[in-house]
Amino acid sequence: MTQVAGRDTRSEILDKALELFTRQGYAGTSLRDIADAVGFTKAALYYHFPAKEDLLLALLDPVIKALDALVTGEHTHPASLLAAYLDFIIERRPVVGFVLREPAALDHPALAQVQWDLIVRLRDRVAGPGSTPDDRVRAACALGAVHMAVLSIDPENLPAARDVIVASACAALAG
Amino acid sequence: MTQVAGRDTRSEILDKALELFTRQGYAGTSLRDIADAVGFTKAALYYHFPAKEDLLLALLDPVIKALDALVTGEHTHPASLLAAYLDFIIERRPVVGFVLREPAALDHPALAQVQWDLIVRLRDRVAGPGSTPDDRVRAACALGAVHMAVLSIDPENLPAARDVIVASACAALAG
DNA sequence: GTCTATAGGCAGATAGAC
DNA sequence: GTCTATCTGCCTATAGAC
Repeated sequence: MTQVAGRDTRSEILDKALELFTRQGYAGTSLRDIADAVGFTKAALYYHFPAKEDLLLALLDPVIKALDALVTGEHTHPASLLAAYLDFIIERRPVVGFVLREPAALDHPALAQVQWDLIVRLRDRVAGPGSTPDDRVRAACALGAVHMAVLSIDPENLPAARDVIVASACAALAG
Repeated sequence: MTQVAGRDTRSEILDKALELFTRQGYAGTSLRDIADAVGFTKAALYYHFPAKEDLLLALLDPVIKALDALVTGEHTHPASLLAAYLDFIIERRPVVGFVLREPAALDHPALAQVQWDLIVRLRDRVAGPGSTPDDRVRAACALGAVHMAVLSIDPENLPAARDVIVASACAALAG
């Protein structure tokens, strides 16, 4: 287990950082806050992450990669894509809850465009090929329905609500 | 116009502050940023707003009051309430875009609970009296559909999309 | 109503001991 | 890998001139 200590510490830092970032925002969270939460000093953080921004990137990178995979993947039916997106979000609820709000992530030069492009590609795939502008509006509504449901429902009730959410999002898509 | 100068300056400060807060977040925006944007110094801001937090409150207070009025108001049909909520958001798009993200607003002791209560009351009124848990999930979806649509659609196209959004949100509500 | 000047604190980041 | 100590700079906020 000595060899795993490095990874454990790193993961623990990321966990606490995510928790604080979500609650207070990226800019509103100091490295001291994170260090205190983990139980050691600011300086020690710098061994694991050379800069504050690296925490943000380490948190978002896997989400972006996974979303890219989802959007690029082979879901032929809008309904199955919506369901897959819902599962994707449920699985990563904490990070997603953070990303959807964080101005720093939306403002970040390297992240903002990537995320926006992904969300637009997802919307357009949900809308389907040959979609009209109105179709894309409804697709955006469907995605919004999924977001709001996941973020506002008590996590433990999510599994039970899953099918209701998918059905509601599909209904929004159909208009 | 001399008498109006005070109000104009105040409004201008709030406008710029909102713009910067939305882009960079509350914590990520310094009073210097705002002062520079308005065209005078930090210290001058303090004449109009005794503390940074007062900018936040001045921005959110009218929105909260208006939302409270909307939720308390007499919209008997879920559809008319959803439409009214959409119009409410369209009318205040910039502030709402800010509120929906800002951790500082959600974390603020005096604001967080109030806002959350309002959103829950709104959801429950949309769900209607005697609603089941599933009804409330669908109501949350409907609200999310409205949010996402308004925030992702180019503002100038919103009037044209309005009816599509309402229809889509109502469909989400019906399931 | 806006300014200059500055207090006082905390931020992110680094150096180097252990 | 984690520590202490410290640098530098920006932050909010205040005092007081104009």
